Parts: sequence; structure tokens; C-alpha cells
Amino acid sequence: MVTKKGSSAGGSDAPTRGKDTAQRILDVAERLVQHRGFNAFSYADIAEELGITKASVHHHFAGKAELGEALISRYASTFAASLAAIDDEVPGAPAKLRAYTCLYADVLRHRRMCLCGMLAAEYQALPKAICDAIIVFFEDNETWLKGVLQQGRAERTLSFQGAPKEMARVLVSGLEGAMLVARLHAEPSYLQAVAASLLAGLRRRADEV
Amino acid sequence: MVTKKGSSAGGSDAPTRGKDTAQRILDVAERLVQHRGFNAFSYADIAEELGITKASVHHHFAGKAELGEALISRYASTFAASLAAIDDEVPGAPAKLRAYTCLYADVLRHRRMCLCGMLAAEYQALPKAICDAIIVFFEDNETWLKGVLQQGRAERTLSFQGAPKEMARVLVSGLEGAMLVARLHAEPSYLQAVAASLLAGLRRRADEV
DNA sequence: GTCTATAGGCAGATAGAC
DNA sequence: GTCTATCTGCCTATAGAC
Repeated sequence: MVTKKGSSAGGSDAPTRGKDTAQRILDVAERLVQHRGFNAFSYADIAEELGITKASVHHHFAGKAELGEALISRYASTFAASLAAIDDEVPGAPAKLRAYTCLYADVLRHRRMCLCGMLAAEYQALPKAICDAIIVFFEDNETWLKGVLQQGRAERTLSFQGAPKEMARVLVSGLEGAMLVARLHAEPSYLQAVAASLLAGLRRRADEV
Repeated sequence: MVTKKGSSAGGSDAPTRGKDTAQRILDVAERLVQHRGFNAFSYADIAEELGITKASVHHHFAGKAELGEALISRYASTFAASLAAIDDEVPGAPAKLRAYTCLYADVLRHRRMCLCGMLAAEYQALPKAICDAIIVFFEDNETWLKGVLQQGRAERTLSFQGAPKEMARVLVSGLEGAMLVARLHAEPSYLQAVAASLLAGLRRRADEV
């Protein structure tokens, strides 16, 4: 069979061109997990969509647990890179928070749940290695947000009660929950509106209308 | 307290005494769904725990879809009764909101996710009838919260920017997301702290410390 | 790296005896 | 209402040819 390894740009929505098989498997598996959950997709689903066999999938990822680990590892890396990019390119705590909420909106764009939010729901039914990785993901998010919130307080561009750590948890919870509920609705603006309300609560008094 | 315990939501972990088999099946199934998700438990799990056979479970609930519908129906009824009890017994919008957050805390007590929050995650992998019921559950919650928020504005006991409907969505999202993330942590206070922060943002200026 | 073929198990579900 | 027995199908996973 002729393998088509064209040079088309690897967009995240038509992800099966111009990448090696392992990456294509991860692309499909990621979408399936984000849509249905880890326990509601199979190797057969992946194989059928890519036009290969289940055995080929096993060649790249020995078992479902290993596939799950690879999935969350890649997702966490991408997310961490996005946070680093915000740190580098976006000045000011309020703008950083807005950029952070946009990361969530991007994930939700195709009715996907946050991969780690989905896995968090299924936590008690997942392999141990995956559970550990989920916890690290949320700790990293909390830590990054805590830093931005501290920066905002120091810059006097953000105003909020309580510890930065607590407010970081409010933001993570609010955004993950908004994704969860938004997927039930037809309106794509659900998450954006909740995010805007959450951030509005962090504005300085002087900025309030 | 407002909680009307005795049947399901936030119920004990040994709910199998003094009830008929159908209710015991629902008790076990509910806990399994809240812990693992709808697609990560089986009739065999239920049968084994109750000391009966899979066939007996099928006698009471013909298929998994029907079981799921019964599950969400009972859960929504219990939740609606709790909201009605708050309306009847708790005066003042701020106290009503605190009582509302306690409903979530009760569910989380045994590391359970909100049944409908869990099903919301699995939305794209569930039977249609269940999907419809989930949407109604969240609409009802939003509507009830909107009413309380309107009351609080009228009473001048709550102060917040934006429409009550938007703020209702912030609260639902924040609490569901907090449950989702809290289950990863050892600390049982995670949800309580997030809930307190959310409600703190609704206090009147005069009430702020 | 991909395939065919298959193992071994568990899933949801049903028939019919008691 | 509960049981035993069974069906059918899908699941994860593996062996071995090409």
C-alpha cells in the first residue's frame, strides 16, 4: 500500500495527514476521549478511522493504559507550552488570564471536553499512572494561575479576596465546570460568558463600571 | 439542616437495608456511576454486590439505558425536593445559596461526582433519553438559582454584575467543576473553599469584611 | 509497520425452570 | 423474583506471516 506522507500542514482538526502513524493514533484517540471518555472508545474505533487494524495500533501503543499515558503526556506538554507562550508574549496579569481562558475556549471549540477534566471524571476507573498524571496537570495549572494572580496583586492590576491559591482553584474549577456544562448547550458562548464573569470578579474596584 | 436524606443523593454507603430490590439496584448503580461513569460499570458489578444474578437485575431494569433513565429520574427528583425544602425552610437569598452549596458538598462526601455532572462528561456516549434528562437537570438548577439571585437583588442582600442567569451559570459551573477537581485531592475542604469564594463575590459591599 | 487470525474474557441481553 | 444456562458480540491483547 502506498503511504501518503504529503506535506499538508497538520491542523488539529484534520490531523491525519502529514504525520506518522503514532501521532495520528494519538490525534484520533485524543478526540475520542475528549468526546466520549476513556472507557467509551476502543482500539477498533481508532483502527477503523485510520484505515488500519487493531494490531497495528497495538504495535505503536502496547495497551490502552500506555496509550492513555501517552495521550495525557502530549496534552500536558502542549498545555505547558501554551502557558509558557503566554508568559513570554502577554504582558500584564489581566491579559494573561484572558489568554488562559482562551485556551479553554479553543479546546471546547469542537465540543471537546478538556482531556484532563474528562479523565478527572473517570478518575476512579483509570490506571494508576494516568491518575498520577492528571493530578500533576491540575497542580501545574493551579501553580501557574497562582503566579499570575500574585503578579496581578503586585502590579495592582487585579483585586480579589483570599489567597491566590484559593482564587486559582476558583478559576480552574469554574472553567472546567463551564466546559462540562457548555457541551450540553447549543450556544458556544456559554464558556466565554462564564469566563468573563469570573474575570470580572478580579477587576480592580476602580475599573468597575 | 435542609438535607432530606434517606434515599439517594449524598446517601450512605450501606444503602441496601430495608428497601426493595429495585431501590437497592438503583443505590448501587448510582454510586458506581458517580464513581466510575456510566460506561465503566456493568450489570455484573451490581449483581455481585447485591448477591443476586445479572438476570435479576434485568428483571427490574430491562436494559442499561432504562436503568440510566431511572437513575437520573430519581436523582433529579431528590435534588428538586432538596431545592423545594430550601425554598420552604431557608429565608434570605444568601442563606439559600449556602444551603445550595451544601447539597454539592453532601454528594461529594463519599468521593462521588454529581451524577449529572458525570453524565455530562460522557454526554456524547450516552443514550438519547439520558442526554435529554441531563439537560433538564441543569436547566432546572439554573432556573432555581436565577430565582434566588433575583430575590437577593430585590432584597438587597446580594450584589453582582450582569444578569442573574449569567451568575447562575457561574455558580453551577463553579460547583460542578469544583466537584470534578476536588475528587483528585485528599482534602475534603477543596469544594467548600471554592464555594465560599464564589459566594463571597456575591456579598454586598457592606457585608464585606 | 502492517496484516490475518485468534485467543480469552466480559459485556448486555434473553429463555425458561422454579 | 430469582435462578441457571446460554447467546451474541465486542473488548483487549497476542502470535506469527509478509
